[in-house]
Amino acid sequence: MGIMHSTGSQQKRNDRIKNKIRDRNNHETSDIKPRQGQTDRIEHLTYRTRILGSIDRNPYPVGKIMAKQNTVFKDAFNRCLKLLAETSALPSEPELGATLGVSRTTIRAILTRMEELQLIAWDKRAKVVLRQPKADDYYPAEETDSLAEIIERSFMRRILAGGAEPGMQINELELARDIGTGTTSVREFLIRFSRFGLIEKRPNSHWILKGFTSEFALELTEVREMFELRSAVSFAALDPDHPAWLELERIETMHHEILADIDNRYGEFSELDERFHLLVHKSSSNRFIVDFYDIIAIVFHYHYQWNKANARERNARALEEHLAYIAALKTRDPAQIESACRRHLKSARETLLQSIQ
Amino acid sequence: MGIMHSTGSQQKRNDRIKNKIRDRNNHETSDIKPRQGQTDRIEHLTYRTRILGSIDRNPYPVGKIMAKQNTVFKDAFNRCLKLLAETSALPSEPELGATLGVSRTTIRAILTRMEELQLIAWDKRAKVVLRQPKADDYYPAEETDSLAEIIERSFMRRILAGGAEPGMQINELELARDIGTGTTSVREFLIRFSRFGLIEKRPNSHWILKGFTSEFALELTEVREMFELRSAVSFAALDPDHPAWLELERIETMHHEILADIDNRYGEFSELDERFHLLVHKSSSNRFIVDFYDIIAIVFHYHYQWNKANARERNARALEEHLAYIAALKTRDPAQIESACRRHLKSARETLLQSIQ
DNA sequence: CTTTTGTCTTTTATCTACAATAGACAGTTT
DNA sequence: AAACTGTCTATTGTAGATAAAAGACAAAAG
Repeated sequence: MGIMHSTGSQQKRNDRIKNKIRDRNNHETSDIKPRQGQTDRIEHLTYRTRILGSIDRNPYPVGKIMAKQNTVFKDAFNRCLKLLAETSALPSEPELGATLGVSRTTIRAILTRMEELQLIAWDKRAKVVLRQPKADDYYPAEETDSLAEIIERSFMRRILAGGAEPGMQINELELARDIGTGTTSVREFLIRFSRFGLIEKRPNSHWILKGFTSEFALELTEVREMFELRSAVSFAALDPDHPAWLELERIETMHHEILADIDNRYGEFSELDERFHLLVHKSSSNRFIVDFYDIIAIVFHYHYQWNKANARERNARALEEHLAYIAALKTRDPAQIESACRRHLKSARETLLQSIQ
Repeated sequence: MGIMHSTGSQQKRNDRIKNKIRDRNNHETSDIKPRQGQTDRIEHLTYRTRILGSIDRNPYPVGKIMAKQNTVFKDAFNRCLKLLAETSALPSEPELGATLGVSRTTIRAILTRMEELQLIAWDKRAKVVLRQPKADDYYPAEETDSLAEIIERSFMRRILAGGAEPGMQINELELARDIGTGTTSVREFLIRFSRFGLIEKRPNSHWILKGFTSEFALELTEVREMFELRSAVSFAALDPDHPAWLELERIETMHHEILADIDNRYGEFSELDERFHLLVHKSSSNRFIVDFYDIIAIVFHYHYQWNKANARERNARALEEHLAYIAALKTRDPAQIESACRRHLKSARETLLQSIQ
């Protein structure tokens, strides 16, 4: 390898790679969308029709299967546009990669695309901004979500919002068709999701939906209470200059801000709630306790999203309880902490249970 | 469908399907094994060699890819041989299916194979045993393990027995090659396994081995102790004619039996240990607590398997502690239960920690 | 000599294909 | 009429292929 490196013009090679990347980014808009439609149509046909061969398969586009969505590229591109709006020249490729959290390969694809859109002039180290990004330059938000996120949302809507009865069977193939993806991704999602205790696998057969029932909520909150009480107590034992205390300050401030304008800002509670409880759980320094918080977070996340009745009152009350809880943490007195924590968890449990009936 | 059902001889059709099934079961012995060897050889070559096309790909067997192992069939066949040894005629297909826990399709494949081996004479309802099964008739034990089991064992050996350093990267492709499977199965295994907290995924990149360290053991046992103490207390509250009390009796008896012949039977402790603690955890009626026991079970299972130093003494001591714990459960007195449970969990934790250094 | 860029290779994420297995339905037997 | 068998279809489990993304290394630039 590397034998040919010193022949030919550097600039030409540079252009060659840019063309390669450009090609890659182009076909995805024109080629994939119609193909997906085709797949759907064929996939929905029954076994019989396919066996009898009554379909002309010729129009099916040959080659070019979509192996991986380039959502990482699109999302990083959008975020890079924001960076671009703030400077007159972009930094080096490794630095951009570190900032956006992607590899240089992706950064170069982004730069190539930006050059193509006449957003920048790119020649080696020089990446001069030519114009400000327009709304048009951004990729649509739905294209930047990873497949896993799409599947998760779609699935959670079905089981939390839709009338999904406990005991129902889940069919990988059907779910994949509905969402418009391959079975592999759905399957991997279900495996990952199974640790949340809402579904269960029958080997060589279907999955069973256990349902978002009140038993589920009770079991979940029982463990949550054990874990959070323990975490809260260990929070008090944290070193006074542990960063968690600072984060607690910030969270407390935000509570006051939201409460001061509760009528308009009560919707921000959900995110703050997660941030606060995660902070507490993390102080346990126990991976199983921290990981378990994922389950709580996902349940409450979707629960808040599809259960907006009395949201303002509920959230206002929870904010007040949080403030008492935070004050207790600051005293570092185990008895006070336990009492404030218990009070809040009790009302959180009741809220969750009420919404289930 | 079903249009042609009333034409032709029933017996002929019967034979046709049997031939079909027979074919299916045959090629797997002659065809697949050599193919796997081929795959391995080609897969191990470097990218460069493959690109340069210096390999003659022609000898690669065309068609016949192995989509699914027929381990369910083989395992059920072996178990069915044992049934066969005890009667002069086999029951109906649905009944066999229920007994062996497989579908009728598999049962019919088994019956076809048994007919082929002249083990039975099969005509519709009549399934007369012709001879007793020989050792030769059984499928080898390694062929009856599901792929998931093979991957799990192989992986656990690497990280518990082999010198696997924390922070090491795990490569799906390499692991798949080593084990001799496709990447899909390895990937699914890693996803399932990740809930055990020993590995962690970097999206779009590798997995990281967090290692079987003493931190891991401490975090694991911390949660275990919380869960088991709570479960033990709820055990005492179980209704007196709950089946768990009976199972507890049986477990206690087995403890005495093993202790009476400890020098020869100390190896049986591992399985009994799991059975006992699972029984206790189950009385919590909390899916998260019961599911968590999977983690404990797998860790202790492999730990016992690869750490045989002082096994006799360790197990004898644990058996005694169990007996005290069981006696405490029988008193139904929370204070006594808590004390006996704590004592045992403390020594279990110490044993685990000692083995890690 | 340190950082950056150009180029190339490896690995992951995801799709499709297909054998194994489950399961449904109609006809047959008891 | 209840259970069983024959036949067919649907679904799962796994391999293989491929685009996206990561990452390695040498040459180039500061």
